Amino acid sequence: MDDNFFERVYEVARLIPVGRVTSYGAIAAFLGTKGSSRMVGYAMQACGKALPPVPAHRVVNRQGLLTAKFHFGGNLMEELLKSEGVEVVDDQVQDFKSLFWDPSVELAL
DNA sequence: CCCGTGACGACAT
DNA sequence: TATGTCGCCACGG
Repeated sequence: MDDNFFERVYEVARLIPVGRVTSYGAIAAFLGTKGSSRMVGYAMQACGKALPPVPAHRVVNRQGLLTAKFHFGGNLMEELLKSEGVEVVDDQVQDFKSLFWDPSVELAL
């Protein structure tokens, strides 16, 4: 549970503002493991046991496609994003480019 | 300790 | 532009 890697991913994910979305690669890059975008998603899979819960629904792939909706189950992820003001059509975030929240930039470390 | 898997991404064709 | 393939690293068995 003390896995710093997962914890780090959760920490960044929780920093995602409401109505915004980010990509696995962006988080991975922020963590310094740019090539490990998969690990971010992998960590997200385990985010269900993380406290406080991680808004994994705000994390999408580089295309803004809701790849994780398959894991959420049905259109739950899409509904969650819409509930936060994010326009989603065909499992794809609209104006993703504008809603994109890059930790490396927003956190401007 | 070795192998397979995976919510991705970039590059090559 | 679309499709295919490789790489990447952590975790489970």
